[in-house]
Amino acid sequence: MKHPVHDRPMNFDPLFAYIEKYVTLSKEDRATIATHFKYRKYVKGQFIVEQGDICLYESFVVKGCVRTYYTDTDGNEHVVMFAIEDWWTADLGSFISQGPADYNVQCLERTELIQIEFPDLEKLYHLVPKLERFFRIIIQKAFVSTQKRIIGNFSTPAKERYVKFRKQYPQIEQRVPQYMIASYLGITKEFLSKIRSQHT
Amino acid sequence: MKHPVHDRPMNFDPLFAYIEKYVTLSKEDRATIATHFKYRKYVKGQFIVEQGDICLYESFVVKGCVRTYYTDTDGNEHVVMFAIEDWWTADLGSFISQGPADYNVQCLERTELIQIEFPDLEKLYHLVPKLERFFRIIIQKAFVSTQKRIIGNFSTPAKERYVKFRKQYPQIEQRVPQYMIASYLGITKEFLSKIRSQHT
DNA sequence: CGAAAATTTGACATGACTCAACTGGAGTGG
DNA sequence: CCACTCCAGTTGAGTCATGTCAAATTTTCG
Repeated sequence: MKHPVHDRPMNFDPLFAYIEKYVTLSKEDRATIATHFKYRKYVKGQFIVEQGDICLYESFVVKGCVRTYYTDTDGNEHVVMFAIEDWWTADLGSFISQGPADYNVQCLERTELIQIEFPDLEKLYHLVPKLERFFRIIIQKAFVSTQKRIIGNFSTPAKERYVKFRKQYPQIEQRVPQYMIASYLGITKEFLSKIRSQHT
Repeated sequence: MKHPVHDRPMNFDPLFAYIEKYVTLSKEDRATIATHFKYRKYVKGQFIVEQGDICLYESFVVKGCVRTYYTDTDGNEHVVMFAIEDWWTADLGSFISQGPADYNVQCLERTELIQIEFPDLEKLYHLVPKLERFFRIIIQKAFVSTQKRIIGNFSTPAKERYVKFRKQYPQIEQRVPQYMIASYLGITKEFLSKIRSQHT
């Protein structure tokens, strides 16, 4: 890269701002939180978790783009979710059980994350109990939207799902390759290409 | 019915037992919880929530069987989930936002529930903060399994999904009509019938 | 500039859907 | 106890959405 990118400061403000959308934090709360999370940068293509490993971190995306995907026994990849700025990502099942991960979590761009390890999160829940509330609320929301996705997939043809995706996540659509979007929508890259050619 | 069923006592023990799988409750905690939940019986076919209404309760199933489903603009029903003994059910999106429900929640049998209203739950979180932790944990688990369902639906043909469902939820399979299982699996009742005739 | 990756295109295959007819219980009422 | 209806489930013919495979084209990026 010709023009070196100036590193943004490794501060936790984006995380605090996000949490404070749901619960209020005292100065001490913020200090405690800061000592339990770690700021970390990943290069494009780097994995945060790989299938079969234990998912060590729950990660808040400060900058960048991440995909979570599953490689089936035939070697086909299935994208479970994307995450961009202000989203959380992890293989949550692996993280909470500290067992082998079902998914790969990979950075699609140079990505900066604020991460916490499982034991540290448990300590933090003890020190700042309102974070139980915070995580309950955001996981409830995630659950609701995941449930809606199931229904949408069943009751909606692929073309409409694609149109809806573009409308709902325009930033994601522009940052990730189409074959990953196809995978997220549950269709082949060839079929998505045909859908796109049909109109617009 | 010839032999009248003796009503089971309306006690909260099943709820306490369930909660204590995740957090420990003091005698006072249990008393506080009991004053905020209500025990209620529904007849077969009765609705707990209907699409467009506000979902008033989060419900713990003591006895019975419930389905959550969505009726689309063409009038087709899509089953989102079932709930039997020891499961929770609600239109969670509607409950947490106190906005109009996307789903119908209907009892498929005579069903006994332990229910809480949204304002009472908020009060209860305040009085028994460890319930924040409890609900966080069970919603995390629900989220993880919902996410797995998305992937399973995409990467698995209908026949295998059906076999997996039978293995995973044998009690449910025997209690609900097949057309609802078909809907849950995202296929038509006719196609499920053909799958079933193909083998076994 | 050249190679690898992503996307497009076309021919053909198939899983799953639609619609309509038929079967077989489970009430219900005469 | 029979006749009737209703609902769930089955079966078959024809169709459509989407998949597979293989080749051509375009884009990306070292």
